[in-house]
Amino acid sequence: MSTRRGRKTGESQQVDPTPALGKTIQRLRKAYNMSLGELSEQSGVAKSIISQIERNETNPTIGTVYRLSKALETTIDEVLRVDSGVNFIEYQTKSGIPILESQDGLCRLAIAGPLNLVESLQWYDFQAKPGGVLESDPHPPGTIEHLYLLKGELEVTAGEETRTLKAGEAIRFRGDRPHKLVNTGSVDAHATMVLVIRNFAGEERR
Amino acid sequence: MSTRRGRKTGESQQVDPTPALGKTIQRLRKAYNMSLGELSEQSGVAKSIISQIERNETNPTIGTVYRLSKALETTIDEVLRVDSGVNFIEYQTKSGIPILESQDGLCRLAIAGPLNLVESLQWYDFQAKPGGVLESDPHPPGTIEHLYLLKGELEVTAGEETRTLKAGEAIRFRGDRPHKLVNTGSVDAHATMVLVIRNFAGEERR
DNA sequence: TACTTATGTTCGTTATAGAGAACGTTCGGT
DNA sequence: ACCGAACGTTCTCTATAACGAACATAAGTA
Repeated sequence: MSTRRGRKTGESQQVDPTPALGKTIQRLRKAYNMSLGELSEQSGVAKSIISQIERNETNPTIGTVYRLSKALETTIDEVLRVDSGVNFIEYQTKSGIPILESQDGLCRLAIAGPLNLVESLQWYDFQAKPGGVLESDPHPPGTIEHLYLLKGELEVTAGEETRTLKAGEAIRFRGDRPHKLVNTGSVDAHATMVLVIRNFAGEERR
Repeated sequence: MSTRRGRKTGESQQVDPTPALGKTIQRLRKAYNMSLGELSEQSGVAKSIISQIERNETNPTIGTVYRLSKALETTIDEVLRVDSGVNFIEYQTKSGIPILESQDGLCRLAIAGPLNLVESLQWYDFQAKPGGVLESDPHPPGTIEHLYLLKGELEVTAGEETRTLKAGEAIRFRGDRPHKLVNTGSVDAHATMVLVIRNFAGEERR
């Protein structure tokens, strides 16, 4: 009875605390067009471990996750966030541009602008089929999101405000709160999104 | 040269990825008036480990941090957040009420209401010396914050709105975005704060 | 075809995170 | 004072996270 030593061994009732972690790491890695080896080199984490983490076969330490999130230019809590909202799976086109596609297949997000750089600008091509919804967690404080609707109809909700855009219209809203895009039209919607990220702290004035 | 095996051993140039983690855990534990033993029992994590984590003497796994954050009724990313803003240090009064005091000593926050329960209500006593600032990260979505100013003068900023309160006035604002309290007066400010946390999802209406 | 080069996985080993018990302190009570 | 009870720390030991290399699997080249 008291033989049980060490960890909670045996008792395999092991609920995975972060089933999203592996997928998230992999998604980010793919989005940056990195291989396991590259990420390993940049993060200092052995690629074997990264492989295991992505498949949720290990319970990484905070330190490891930290180094990975740094290499992926994000924060540790961003990478651990319980992925409420749309989950993207990614694949590569032959041209090398990574495409993120929502699980229901209704939304496509192509990373068009510089992401790798320590730039304060990110730039996406967004497409949504009728009924497609993109829910976005807040970006860093001070982030402004610009959206230019090329085609279709799009309902944009930022904070508690909601507006409906028609083709050709543009909108600017704060990206540092949860926001949502819904294709309320009957045809595919197509938009260009630009994120301007304020990356200096403080300076709340203005 | 190639003798180096295993971890990054030796190379003690070990930058602590999360210097805030230990303090955060301890702060929460104290805020709930828990001992190491109690938290150990509730979380399933050995109290020896909790002790080490609080003093940043170990590099916990995600699983461990997860179990702790659950026991502390918060999320794993909340507990890892890089504590931007005012840092509180805590101590116990003889009456057992935990007091959180900001590092500059200008603000005091006493947890007066039920915190231990799975209640959707938290209740604080807030005091600030002239110039004292309390910056608060967003609470869960749907949280409404009520503030009743007992004495002094207080500038309340929620989202992008700012209002100045005089003694006896009350204000209600959304707590699910960053908000800030500043004592702009020349005397100590004293207020009662009540957080009403909406703990059912959805229902964004009104 | 065979040869190279990159990918992700699996395989030993070692360092260490975690569990449980033992230890030293600081309390309140009789 | 002395004695438990509770607290946080330090101990020993085991399970395992992380490492680096070997391996496999694919994709491109001559």
